[in-house]
Amino acid sequence: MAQETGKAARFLLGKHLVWRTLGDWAALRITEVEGYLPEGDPAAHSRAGRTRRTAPLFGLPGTAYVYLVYGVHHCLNVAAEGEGVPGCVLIRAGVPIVPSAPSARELVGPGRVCRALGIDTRLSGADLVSGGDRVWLRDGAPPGEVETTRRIGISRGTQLRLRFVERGSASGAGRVILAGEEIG
DNA sequence: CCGCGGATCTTCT
DNA sequence: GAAGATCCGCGGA
Repeated sequence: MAQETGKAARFLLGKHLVWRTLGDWAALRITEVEGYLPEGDPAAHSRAGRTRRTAPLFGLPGTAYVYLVYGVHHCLNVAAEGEGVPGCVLIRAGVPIVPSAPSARELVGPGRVCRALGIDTRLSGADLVSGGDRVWLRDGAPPGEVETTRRIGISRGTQLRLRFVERGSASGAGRVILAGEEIG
């Protein structure tokens, strides 16, 4: 349900995304996400039903869904609802929380996040909750004030206010103005 | 099998 | 501010 995807998106704000690097690990705190609804969302990849690519969206909550956009960038999503219900949350930005993490700018933007984490479609279908893979989710301090706006970079379903940004983060107000979005 | 368009980012002016 | 990069999943034939 829409409400569940929205809740999941908010829930992920402040959580930590941890990944293995060469003999080490790094982590970011999630500061910007977008929800994509299982039904009635013309921007959702699941709108065409279950295909080989989108199958992870129909998996258990916490399942990774990675796809390639514009032939160049990868985007990381997290399945958000029950099995068979393809709601998901796009990870759009984070801030570094350990010295080994990439710089702040490299973690703003869904394509940059994936590049920084070394993520590609091979991670699609992985379980980010129980860990065991290269990338996983951990608990983190709850976000402060959360700003809700329309989603970025889509041509359909633009009226839905499913983008959530932790106010004050690098991906916050400045981007909203650049994107010409409404606030509040 | 072919054609299209995209949940982006970088570079150039 | 504008456009190019560069690929693949999907839908239609």
